[in-house]
Amino acid sequence: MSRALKDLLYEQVARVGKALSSPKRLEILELLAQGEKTVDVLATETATDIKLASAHLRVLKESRLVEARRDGRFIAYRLAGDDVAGLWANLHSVATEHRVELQVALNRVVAGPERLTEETRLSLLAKAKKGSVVVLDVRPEPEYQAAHLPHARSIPLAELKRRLAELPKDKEIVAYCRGPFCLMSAEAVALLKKRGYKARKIGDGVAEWSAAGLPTESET
Amino acid sequence: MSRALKDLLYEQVARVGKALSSPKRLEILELLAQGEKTVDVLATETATDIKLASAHLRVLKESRLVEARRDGRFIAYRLAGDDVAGLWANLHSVATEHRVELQVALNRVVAGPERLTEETRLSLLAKAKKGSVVVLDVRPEPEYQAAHLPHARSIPLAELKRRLAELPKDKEIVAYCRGPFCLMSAEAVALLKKRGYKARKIGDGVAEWSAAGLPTESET
DNA sequence: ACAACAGTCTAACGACTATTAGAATGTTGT
DNA sequence: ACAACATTCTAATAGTCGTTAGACTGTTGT
Repeated sequence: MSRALKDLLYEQVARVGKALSSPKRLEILELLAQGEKTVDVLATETATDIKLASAHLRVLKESRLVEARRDGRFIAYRLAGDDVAGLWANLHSVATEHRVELQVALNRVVAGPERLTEETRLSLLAKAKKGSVVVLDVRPEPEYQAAHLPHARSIPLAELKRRLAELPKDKEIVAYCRGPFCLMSAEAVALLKKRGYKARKIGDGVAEWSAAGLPTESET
Repeated sequence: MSRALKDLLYEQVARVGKALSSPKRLEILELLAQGEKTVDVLATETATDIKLASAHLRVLKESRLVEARRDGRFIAYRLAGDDVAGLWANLHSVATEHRVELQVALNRVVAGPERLTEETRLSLLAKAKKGSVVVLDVRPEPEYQAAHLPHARSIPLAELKRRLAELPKDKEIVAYCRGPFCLMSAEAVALLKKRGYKARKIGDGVAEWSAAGLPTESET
């Protein structure tokens, strides 16, 4: 009797799990966690063609993790809620915690562990507030506008080289981007260090930051 | 250059997602969140034969979400960490939040929303501490011993009928079991109400409770 | 109205996954 | 050593999923 019903319940949750079982879809989710994006942007950013991206988006939409909105000729997708970004953060956190293969791969990209704890996040927040460090958002500006870490400044990676003068040489610069799998902040730090700045990166993006229960800001 | 690397990273996370994409595996995970269990227990509880359960467990083990340990003739599985239980809680929370189909199915099982919020959890904890409510764990006793809500008392559903005398009639009884998909607490409440007790159920199990950042207890 | 464009829908292929049955492994008790 | 037992490993089949290509839909600008 209750067996059929139980199967039904778990089946429903498994639909969400299925949506999370494809690398491309996860990449799309991470991008959407930075803010609303059109299909072609998602396709070019994930290096797939539009048809495939559209197919993946359909799966995500059917699993109710994302929602679509028509904007003129374009169709813009966004996450169905903040909890979806939290789920993504939770998923990759568990994966990095338990899958050695992932740890190895990550270490090849970014040397050293930049995973944050409750305390390091709070101390960063305090230092950012009083201005003793510069929190630097190197993502494209629209993503910064959608949501960013408290007291963060936006200098997109593409503009960093010619806007270096805006940054102080005496303060520590803490760069972040889309999350632990995003390489933009690592590139930014490499450039900054070469020019004599005190810089480091953190693995958090807005999704990880707010999944940790901390507030984010956005341009109204 | 970085595309191949990115694919590798997301691929690793997707492995975990894949493990979460099958109803049976989710059911197994929920059971393991109650404590270590042998293959045959998992098989009978999920109504599958041992071979299939073993196959699913292998997938879970390969995704590093569970670990196995030989205990005599039996092989016992357990979650690879508390964060795995948290991920399961997060997953079904997002599913119940966004999938209407799941909400409908759940309402057919248990009338009324018994999802807890930060405040209701804290107030329950306070009332349990000062003894103004009885928190009742109706799961099998080994699961209670592995971990249970603070100040909870254990009366397994199977023994409830003949141990009714242990419960007070003047205090509210709050029953819980394995989580929002578990029907044991609903059955318990039905029985208690019929006998004139003031009883209600909550959707939380130990996984949901501790995912909310609250402490659990266990018999040492 | 028509062309250009962004994206979806449909169909089809190969690759992967769930499930089942049968043989094999490791452990316990005699 | 041997039988009983719990579980895994291997092989096979049916069904599902990712990916691709071609036809189709809705919107904009002329």
